[in-house]
Amino acid sequence: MPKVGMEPIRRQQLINATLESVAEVGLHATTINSISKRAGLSSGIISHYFGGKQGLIEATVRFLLNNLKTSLISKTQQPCSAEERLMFIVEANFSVIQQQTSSTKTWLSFWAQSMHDEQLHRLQTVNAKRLYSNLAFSFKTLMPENDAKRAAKLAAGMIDGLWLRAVLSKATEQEFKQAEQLAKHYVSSLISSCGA
Amino acid sequence: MPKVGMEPIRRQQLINATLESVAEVGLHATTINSISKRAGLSSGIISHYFGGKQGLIEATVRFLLNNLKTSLISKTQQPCSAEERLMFIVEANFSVIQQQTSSTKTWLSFWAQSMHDEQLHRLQTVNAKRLYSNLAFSFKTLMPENDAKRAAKLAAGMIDGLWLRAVLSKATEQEFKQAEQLAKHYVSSLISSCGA
DNA sequence: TTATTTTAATTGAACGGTCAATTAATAAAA
DNA sequence: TTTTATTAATTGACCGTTCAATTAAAATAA
Repeated sequence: MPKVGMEPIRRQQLINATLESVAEVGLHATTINSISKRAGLSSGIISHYFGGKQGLIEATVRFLLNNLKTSLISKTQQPCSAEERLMFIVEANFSVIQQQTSSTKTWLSFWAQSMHDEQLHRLQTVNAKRLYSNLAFSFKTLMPENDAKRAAKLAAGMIDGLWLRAVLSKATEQEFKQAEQLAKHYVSSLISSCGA
Repeated sequence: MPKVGMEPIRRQQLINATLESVAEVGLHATTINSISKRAGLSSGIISHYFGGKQGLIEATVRFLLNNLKTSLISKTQQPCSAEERLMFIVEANFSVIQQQTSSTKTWLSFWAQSMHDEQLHRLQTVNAKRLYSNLAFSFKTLMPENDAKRAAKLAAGMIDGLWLRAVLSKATEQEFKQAEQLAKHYVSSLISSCGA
């Protein structure tokens, strides 16, 4: 079985298995065994590639954050108006779910854990600030700076809040779509209320 | 030490100790030992009064939910306008923090756990729906029903979102106050945008 | 090519520690 | 004495980590 160049493959397998396990049984009940069994690998391999359970958890969060980041970057690659950009931001933050229900529960678990884990909290802070500054950047092209900062705070709160309530209520895909629409419409209203 | 009628006292002691433990070390690291030690009692007493750790966790969540509920009821006891009532709802949902920082982290932990615990999810659902219907009830006196429902969804999202972002960023009391102000102002704008 | 050595990849049993729960004993109050 | 409240000790299951042993691909030598 030992083939050369297995590392990136195994790392991804284990990260995927972690997402599955956390989604199915929760971060609390996720063990080295529940992960390695899902990946079809032995338990020892986790320490070998990630230094331990904690390292794998953190790598999994980084994977989720990176997905969100690149999802937004790819959408805003081509030139677009500030309003379009704002809509892309909303879409990116909601799309985390549609593609994979497993990510959703995982995200929530990690948020909670970040209150007691410095590493995770650092990652969470970067993510929260990115949403805010992405929004603020686009709003600034449409209104005075102070208004833009305020709009970004409100929009970020609305996006996270509607997302959270949808997740916690175990909403259907249709209800998620509705939440996304509400968020988009709210961002639009923020533009028109302060726009030239 | 054995005195008669200890039950309600012990139960509250253990619930308080659970809140402290979850706030300090997280739900993950909260054990019957970390709880009982904080309460100055033995670990066996938890099974005696709550049937086990899980029973104590659920009782603690019910305690938090009940606090939020009665906090709102007491504020809206005296007659007040719909607008005042809406502000009270916002205040009640933010006041969870100010009085006790410990409750904040706890709440977040329980939300995450509720995705994998049916009992907790039931409690969470009741709470989420109460916020929505309280808001909808007041909005309905100020605007047509469909507008009111929509406003309630948006306001609930904004309240939870701003609260969540403040908690996750470990905001100072001052920043919490600012988040509360933003939420209140948003509710006001919802009123004036659809009001007569 | 074939035989041999080296190396990367992986396993899974063993270990020390901790968990929730239970039990039997104890102490005060009724 | 009986009942209630509580503890301290114990149990068995399970946790994450470690590590000696194993496997098979890759590299080298013949």
